[in-house]
Amino acid sequence: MQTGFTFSKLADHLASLGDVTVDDLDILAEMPSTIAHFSSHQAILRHGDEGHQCCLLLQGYLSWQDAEGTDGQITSISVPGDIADLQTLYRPRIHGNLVALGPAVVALVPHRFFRELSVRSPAISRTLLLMLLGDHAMQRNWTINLGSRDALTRVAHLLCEITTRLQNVGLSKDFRLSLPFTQSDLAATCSISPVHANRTIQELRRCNLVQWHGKTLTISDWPGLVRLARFDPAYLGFRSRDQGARSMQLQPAKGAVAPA
Amino acid sequence: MQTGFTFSKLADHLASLGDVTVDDLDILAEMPSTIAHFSSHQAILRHGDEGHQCCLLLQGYLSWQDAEGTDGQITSISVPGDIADLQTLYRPRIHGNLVALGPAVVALVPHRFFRELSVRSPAISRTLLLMLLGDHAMQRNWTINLGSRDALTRVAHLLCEITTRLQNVGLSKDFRLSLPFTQSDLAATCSISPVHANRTIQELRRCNLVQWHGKTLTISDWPGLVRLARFDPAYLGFRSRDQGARSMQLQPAKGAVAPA
DNA sequence: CGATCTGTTGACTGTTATCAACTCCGGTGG
DNA sequence: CCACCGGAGTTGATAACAGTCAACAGATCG
Repeated sequence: MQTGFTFSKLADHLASLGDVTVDDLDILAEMPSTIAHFSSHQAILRHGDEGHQCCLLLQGYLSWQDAEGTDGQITSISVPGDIADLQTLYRPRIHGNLVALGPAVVALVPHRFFRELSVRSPAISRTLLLMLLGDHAMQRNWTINLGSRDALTRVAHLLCEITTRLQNVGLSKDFRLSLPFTQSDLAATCSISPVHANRTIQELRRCNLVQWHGKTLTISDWPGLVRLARFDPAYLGFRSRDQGARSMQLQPAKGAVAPA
Repeated sequence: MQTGFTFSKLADHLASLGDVTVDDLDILAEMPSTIAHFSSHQAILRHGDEGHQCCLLLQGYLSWQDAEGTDGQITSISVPGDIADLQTLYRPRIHGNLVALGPAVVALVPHRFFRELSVRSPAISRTLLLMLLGDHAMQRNWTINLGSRDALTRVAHLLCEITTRLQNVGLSKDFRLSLPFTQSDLAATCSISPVHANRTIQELRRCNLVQWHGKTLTISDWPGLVRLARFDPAYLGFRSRDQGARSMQLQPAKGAVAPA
C-alpha cells in the first residue's frame, strides 16, 4: 500500500495476491522499463505479433479485442497494476489486438527481467503465476456473464468488477472513477449493440445506481449495484484485507451524490 | 503418440504442447493415482471444496458448471488427456462444480506429485504451465463465441473445437466421435435454451454437416463445418505435427456417411 | 409395464439488433 | 466570433433471433 514510486500499482496488485516482502518489492524498483503513452483506441500489440516484453499498465485502461471484424468483441480489460500480456512470457504469439481504452500510460518491461525473477525472487515469480490464474478466473467469470445474464446485469457486473479491481490498487476509494470508455466500448465488452448499451446505462441511472457524466462514473448505490449484478468478488482471488468486507459493504455518503 | 499405458492421452497432450523427452514420460509412468469412475451428471468437485489432488481425465468428458441456479451455465469442457482442475495446484479453492458429461474415468493424482515435478522434470513442469495457458486461451475464445456468434455458429464452433482436441490425443481420427451429451448439456454450454439447441442441431443435420444419432457424432463435412464456425485452431496452441494441415484439411470419405 | 428422461414440434412472447434521424459537444478553420 | 464538422450520445420504429410454455413421441430402465 505504499505510494509514489512508478510501479506502486503493480506492488499493490502483487501484495493483494500473495506474500511479497519488502526485499521483493525492492527488486521491482530496479525493473528496467520504457514508459510509453497511448491515445484512445490506439493499438499497442497487433494480432500475429511476437512479444518480447510485457506491458505493465500504469494509468488508464487497456483491452484485448478480437481480431476479426471492424468493431471486434472486447475479451478482457486491464486496469493499472495489471500486466496485460503476461502470457507472452510463455506463449509469445499474440492473438487479437491490445488496444488502449482512453489515454493510457504503459511501462514496457523486457521478458528477460521476469525470467530472471525466478532466481532473484521466487515469491514474485509465484505471485505472477497467481496473476495469470486471476486473469483466467476473470475470463471464466465473463463467460458466465455473457452466457447467463441479460444486458442490464452484464453492464452492472462489469462496473462492479472494474470498481473492485481499481480499489484493490488504491484507486476509486470513494466510488468515483475515471471511465474514459465510449458507450460503444462498453457495448463491445458486454456483447450488446451500442444503442442498447445506451438504453441500459439510462436504466442504471433511472434506478439511481450510478451517475455517468463525461468521463467520470460515480456509483451512487454500491450495495444496490452489487445485488443487481449478483457480484461476488471471490473469483478475483484478492485477499480480503483492504478491499474486502470493510469497504465493500460501505455505501458512499449520500450527501456526495447530489444530482448534477 | 505411444499407445497402451494408462496415461497415454496425457502424454500425447503434453507432447503436443511442448518438448518432452522419453525420460520425462517415464516419470509419468510412476505417477501415483487413484482411478475413479463417474456416471453422467455426477459431481466430482463441488463449489467451496478445497483441492489437494488433480483430476486427470482418462475417458469421457468433464465440465465446469456455474454454481448458481439449477441448470447452471457450463464454462468449460475437458477431454481425455486434460487435467480439469490444474489450477487448484496454486488456487486450491474450488469455484463452480466439476461434473461428468456422460460416463467418465478419472485418475486422481496428489498435488505433491506435480510439485515434485519442478525438480524431477522441469520440462513437464513447464509444459503443464502451457496447458494452463491453453485453458486460458480456450476460455478467451469462448468469450468471443458467446459474444459475437449466433446459436448455429456457436454449436458448430464447439463441435470443431472438441473434434480438434480429441484428434490431438489420437481420438476421432475418422471424424466420428462419442458424444454422450444430452441436448440440454449442449444448450448449457452454448448458452441457448434446450429447445433452441434441438432446432440448431437439426439445422446442422439439414445442411449435411453432421450426423448425431444416439451417442455418436459423425462429421460429414468437416471443411463446411469449419467454414461455418470460422474455426481457426491456432488459439489451442497445439503444434501442427499431427493434427495440423494434413488431417485438418482432409474430408472424411463420402462413402462412410451413408444416411441411416 | 409404468416412470422418467430425452428429443421433437408448434404457438406465442420478449429481449435485443438494426436502421434512421436527430441532438449535443468539442475542435477547427474561416 | 461564428460556421462547420465529426464523433458521441439519444430516441423511435421495426425486425430478427431466441426464450418460454405446452404437448407429445421415443427411448431407457427399474
